[in-house]
Amino acid sequence: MPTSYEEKARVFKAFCDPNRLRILELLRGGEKCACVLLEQSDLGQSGLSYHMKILTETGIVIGRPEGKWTHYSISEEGRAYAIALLKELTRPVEAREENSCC
Amino acid sequence: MPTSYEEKARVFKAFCDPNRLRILELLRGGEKCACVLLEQSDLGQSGLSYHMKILTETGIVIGRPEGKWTHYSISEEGRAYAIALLKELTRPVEAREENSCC
DNA sequence: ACCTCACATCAAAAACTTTTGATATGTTTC
DNA sequence: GAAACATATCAAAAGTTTTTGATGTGAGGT
Repeated sequence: MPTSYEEKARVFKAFCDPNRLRILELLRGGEKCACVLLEQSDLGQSGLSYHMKILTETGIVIGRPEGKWTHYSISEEGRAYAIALLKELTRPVEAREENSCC
Repeated sequence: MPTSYEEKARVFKAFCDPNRLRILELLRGGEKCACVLLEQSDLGQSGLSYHMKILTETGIVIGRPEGKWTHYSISEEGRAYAIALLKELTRPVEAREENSCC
């Protein structure tokens, strides 16, 4: 688990942009080449590249370069990690004393 | 499940800011009054109010007004919903054909 | 009724993210 | 090696979110 709130927040940045959710939906069907994502999203080439960078840096998506092309897919590990982190961040903990100031 | 990518993205906005993660951590220990959150976060009064609005609008946190005060807590329903949505957005689907253009 | 307190709202500024078009890098094909 | 292509990077502009301080609103106490 990352230690700082900034690091944890970064993981969820992957999911808070509609273009990235569209890309993830395309990738749910299996590995896709950037050219397919470009065709099937509303993004231009450099815009796609920008979003793919965010998705891969957060570990949700894996990029597999192969010659001229890059193939992208959802990382099962990254997925499991984000789900575990979300659970962790919202899981109730045993309160030692109910903090009722008011 | 919300229908548009914008609506889905909004849910994860709750988790992509360090101040909001700090607030969620405080709320994991149980319901807290805004005054406690104010004390234990780096926010000013209006900043806290801004973030609490985002957290309650996404359904992750519930605000319970009681006279002058508002008590906040993590919504077990909102939590379950966000987790389910994250799973859904990243779950592999049966690919009818592997889209291998390149 | 008036004062005080908790919280919400507002508007402007600051900070950050995304888009866009241009240019760079690296790979394949001739 | 030159051309053609895929992707990355860059810098500026556009858009969005967050912070800040001031003011509004509604509850409770006197």
